[in-house]
Amino acid sequence: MAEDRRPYRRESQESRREALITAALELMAEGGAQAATVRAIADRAGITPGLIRHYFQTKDDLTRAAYAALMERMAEQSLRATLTAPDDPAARLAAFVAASLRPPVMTGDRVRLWAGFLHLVQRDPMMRAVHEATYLGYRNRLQALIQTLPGKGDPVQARALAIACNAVIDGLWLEGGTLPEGFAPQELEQIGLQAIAAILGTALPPTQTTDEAP
Amino acid sequence: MAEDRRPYRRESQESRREALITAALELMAEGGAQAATVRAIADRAGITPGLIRHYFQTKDDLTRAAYAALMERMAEQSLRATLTAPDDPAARLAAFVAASLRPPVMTGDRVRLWAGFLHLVQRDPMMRAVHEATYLGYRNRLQALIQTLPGKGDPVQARALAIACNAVIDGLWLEGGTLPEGFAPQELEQIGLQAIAAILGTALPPTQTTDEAP
DNA sequence: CGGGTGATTATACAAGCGTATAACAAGGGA
DNA sequence: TCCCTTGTTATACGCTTGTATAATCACCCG
Repeated sequence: MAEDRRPYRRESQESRREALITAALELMAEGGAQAATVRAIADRAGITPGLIRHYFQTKDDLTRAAYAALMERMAEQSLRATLTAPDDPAARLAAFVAASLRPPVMTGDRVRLWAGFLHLVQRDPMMRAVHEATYLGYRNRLQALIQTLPGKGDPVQARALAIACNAVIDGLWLEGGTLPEGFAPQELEQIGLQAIAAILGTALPPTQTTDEAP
Repeated sequence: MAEDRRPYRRESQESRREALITAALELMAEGGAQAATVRAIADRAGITPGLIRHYFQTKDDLTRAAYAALMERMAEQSLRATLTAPDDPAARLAAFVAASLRPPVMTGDRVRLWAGFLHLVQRDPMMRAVHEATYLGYRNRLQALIQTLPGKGDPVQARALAIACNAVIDGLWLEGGTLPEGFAPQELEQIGLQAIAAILGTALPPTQTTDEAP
């Protein structure tokens, strides 16, 4: 009748923090901020609730860390596309755009996760700074790609064009994420490339598919 | 020492429901879904918490009603712009776009409010239906305006153009709402009109300001 | 000018939340 | 091998949440 104490292993601070952040993001993606309770997060991370406060001073701290990790992942995934693309300015831009309009970036979970943080972002200065930095980083990357195109070197014009292209991407990302069954496969990707080509007045080459040869 | 009972007036079901919905939306815009508790909503609406359940069977019911009211207001405000515009296809389209990129449509509160509902929208079938209907209604309105432009009568092409233009509007709306100090006044409005003109390959006339003569 | 009715208030309850703290034990250093 | 540090569990506390129900009184009707 004696209730056994739960067995456990000691783990590194790094792996515990990562597990907690991943668990928090998963739960928030599935059920919103109110689903990511301390107990639910601990349960998914495989620990007991009390241990959370051994790695994060407060729950807000964990939330902040989770948001920073999410934004870092998103920025990294969009950026990676330009690295593997051909060494042609237009091709790299097209790859950048297309990567943002495909999974794993364009996903319902991602959109809802991002949206769920919005209120906290406004309130918390640290999260607000992360938000601004990520947005501007993405847009500046876009602007840099635009400025490499022939005849698009003017920074002032390129800024406006980058804002417009960024809006196209964000808008399609939003719609594809919230209404996935409303569009044919790769339809939004094609529409996005055409729209951006029209805005820039430049032809964009077709992008390679994501198929990875075995 | 006897504690007096709080005085009250009887009011119509209509006005009570409206007051509760408005209070819920205000609180949600200010502090997210978690700020819109039953007690806070009742307090702002000037009643005691128990009365809420006299007008809404459950809190989810109130939330559903609030979402429907929000979407109705947003659709109405964007639509109204086209009614007062000149009877020229391009001018009406421009007015429609510009109205979506100005207050009271483009506001941080609006964006956060909309984002805060996203999780509930996916889960609740009724809210999901409202979401889809509002989005498609907006986009179809855009498509109808595009099809009135010279040489844009083809529905298939107009659909793709409407999706692209809608994305521009949504994206700029998002960015203007979440990062208002990052742009000059009316900058997003101008960028949006230029981008949409480029996508459509049609010149758009300048829009009238919102100044209302006394 | 008195009911009667139902809108409204007041109070209570169980469940869940974030947080605090004491007891335990896993695993490395001597 | 044994101890000692500290990662980890277990338990508890106070507060807030949504909901339920009984008591009250504002206002319409005759």
